[in-house]
Amino acid sequence: MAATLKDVALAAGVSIKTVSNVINDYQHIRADTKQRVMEAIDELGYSPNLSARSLRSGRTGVIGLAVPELSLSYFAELADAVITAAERRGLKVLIEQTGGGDRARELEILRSPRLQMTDGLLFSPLGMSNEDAHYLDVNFPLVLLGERIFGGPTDHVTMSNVESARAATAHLISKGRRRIAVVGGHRGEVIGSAGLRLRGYQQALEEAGIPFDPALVGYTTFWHRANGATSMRELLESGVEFDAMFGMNDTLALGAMRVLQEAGLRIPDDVAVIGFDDLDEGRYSLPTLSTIDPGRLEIADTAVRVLQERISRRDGDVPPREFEARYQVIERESSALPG
Amino acid sequence: MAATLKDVALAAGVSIKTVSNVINDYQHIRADTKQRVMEAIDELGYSPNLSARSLRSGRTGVIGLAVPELSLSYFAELADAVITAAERRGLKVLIEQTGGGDRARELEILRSPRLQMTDGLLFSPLGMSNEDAHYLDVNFPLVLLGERIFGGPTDHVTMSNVESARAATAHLISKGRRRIAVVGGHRGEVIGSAGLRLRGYQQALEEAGIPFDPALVGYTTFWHRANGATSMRELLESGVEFDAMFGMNDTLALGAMRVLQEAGLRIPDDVAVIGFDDLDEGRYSLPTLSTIDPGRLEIADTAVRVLQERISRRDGDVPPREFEARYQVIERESSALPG
DNA sequence: CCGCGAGTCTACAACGTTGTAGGATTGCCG
DNA sequence: CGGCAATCCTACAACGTTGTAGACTCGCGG
Repeated sequence: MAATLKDVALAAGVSIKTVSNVINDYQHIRADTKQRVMEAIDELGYSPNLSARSLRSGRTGVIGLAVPELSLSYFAELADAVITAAERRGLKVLIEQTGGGDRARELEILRSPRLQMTDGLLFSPLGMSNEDAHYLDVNFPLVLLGERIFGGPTDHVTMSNVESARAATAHLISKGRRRIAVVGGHRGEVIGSAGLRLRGYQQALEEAGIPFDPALVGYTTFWHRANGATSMRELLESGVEFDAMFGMNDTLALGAMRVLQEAGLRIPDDVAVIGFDDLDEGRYSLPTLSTIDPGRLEIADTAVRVLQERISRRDGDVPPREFEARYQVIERESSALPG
Repeated sequence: MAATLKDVALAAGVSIKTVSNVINDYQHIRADTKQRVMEAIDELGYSPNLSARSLRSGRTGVIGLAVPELSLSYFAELADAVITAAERRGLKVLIEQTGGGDRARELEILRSPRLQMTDGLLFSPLGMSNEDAHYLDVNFPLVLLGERIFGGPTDHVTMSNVESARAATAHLISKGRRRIAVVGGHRGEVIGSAGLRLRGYQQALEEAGIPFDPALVGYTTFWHRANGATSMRELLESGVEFDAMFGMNDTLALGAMRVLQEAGLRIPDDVAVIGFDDLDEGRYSLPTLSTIDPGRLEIADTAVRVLQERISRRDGDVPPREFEARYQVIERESSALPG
């Protein structure tokens, strides 16, 4: 079927290896030989068999990306950024879905040989926790993403959760708000996006001399729109007063905003709102949603670069490194106040 | 580094081929031999080298999915569905982004050997048009998705654009609306989502005896939220009257809804709205968005199945087939009226 | 007791590529 | 004109797997 080196060699009247050399831009080839080979390649429509190449070289040129679900906007946008970053470096991306926080499936991905067709893995767990860190000690190049596990045995690229949540909260405070609700807490969590962002929230309060009121924290299981809506409904029913809200991600914030509006509250006048993630959606919601840009592009780019370094470096003895992306507060209508 | 068949064979005291046979569940192996081999496999942590396997077999077990961008929600959800469907069939998915409608890049993907590491391709173009159909005549298994090209040389899985757009329009008519605006038209387009859905819209009007008023059609270039907003702004400024709106996709509809609300119009009282795609977002917007479920899961499942058939069938002589997924009208608040 | 088939296992070749080693040719200097 | 290095090219082996062909054992019927 498909032409091989052999066919091209035959057609061009040279050895297989010479054709291989032409393809790999080997220096010492006579111009006319090269030309003849090129013509034969064109004529036969030859293109190298990557399976054979990768068997020989031990590299596939493909990296894996394991995320919970692409239908979660954050991960879709992350995947977009990763694919783009990988392409710049000549890599392809094979995507694996672990399900929305299914710890067992996440562990299985780490063990099983299913993605042996890849040179390494970018792994963004949602169900695993810090105690599972030792599972990350695998014998293939692995770069960890997200905020579920810190201090693990691998390179780790993450966002500045605490600091950026503190900045988000401080932003609301700078607008004169003092009673700031939070939506998206996870009970008892210390590490993980929810735990870290709550800590940032508390730090900002402390810095401003505002006492922390546990009644202002809305807890959820997942971070979908519906959870944001439910959580906000509970806060309203509890009767606690607040003049601002920090949504631990944009999706939660948008769900909560909807409930606020249904309840007749004006945003930002009655309740100022800020989210987290800088999803495209927030740019077009009513009102547009203030948010934190967590540096997604930087995260993707760093992650791919670091993974590629691990792949090419044979000495795996460089100790694990941590990378934190730069964040940015983005003010839109939902928190636009005299300040 | 990694153990090979040879290592396992040595450890178990059998031939390489026997180990291979054990792995591939060959029938005639003595129980104790099998056991010994299994133990050796476990002990050495052996897992097969997929490059070698695919070199031998000519199959990689990976399919490619080429979509414009994952940050477009529709494609993110499509990718989710495709990956899930592929996994059920034991396939992995390598995702390639063609950019938001970049015809040149789409053509390049079809020619270049970049995804030679795959057994076949699911291709969802956005920039190509029907005249480019011949480019689809490639020498690898290819299944076309979307509504840019019909009657091409490959299998094609698509949604029922005309019929479902007709149903969406008919839904608004059944709610007593007669002046129905459309957002998302593409000037001069006949084939393509915009052209087909506009045709469905016109058919519904005709069936109801409502004359088609070109002034009610809002044209856009892309189908992002911003375009929906701009288009709706233009409609409002033009002074044309309408009591309903059909957004050619949910994203457009959400953008347009926002402008309607800013203009002080109530949904659905003043303007009833329906979108298209059944994105998760529409479930939580304010008001929730009526829409068409175009059968995304069915599309993904069919596409993967058909591609797999083409891959395994050596006789490529089965003529190209067309598949149309079943759609469904989903009524939510944005069009909930006495009817 | 021979022959035969089923069961169990093995040796060898091949998939298409690239690294290694080395052979042939050319050009240049002494 | 001989010698040596640079240039150009080739043969062979190897990457790890599986298909093919066949060797060997065993039990059983003739």
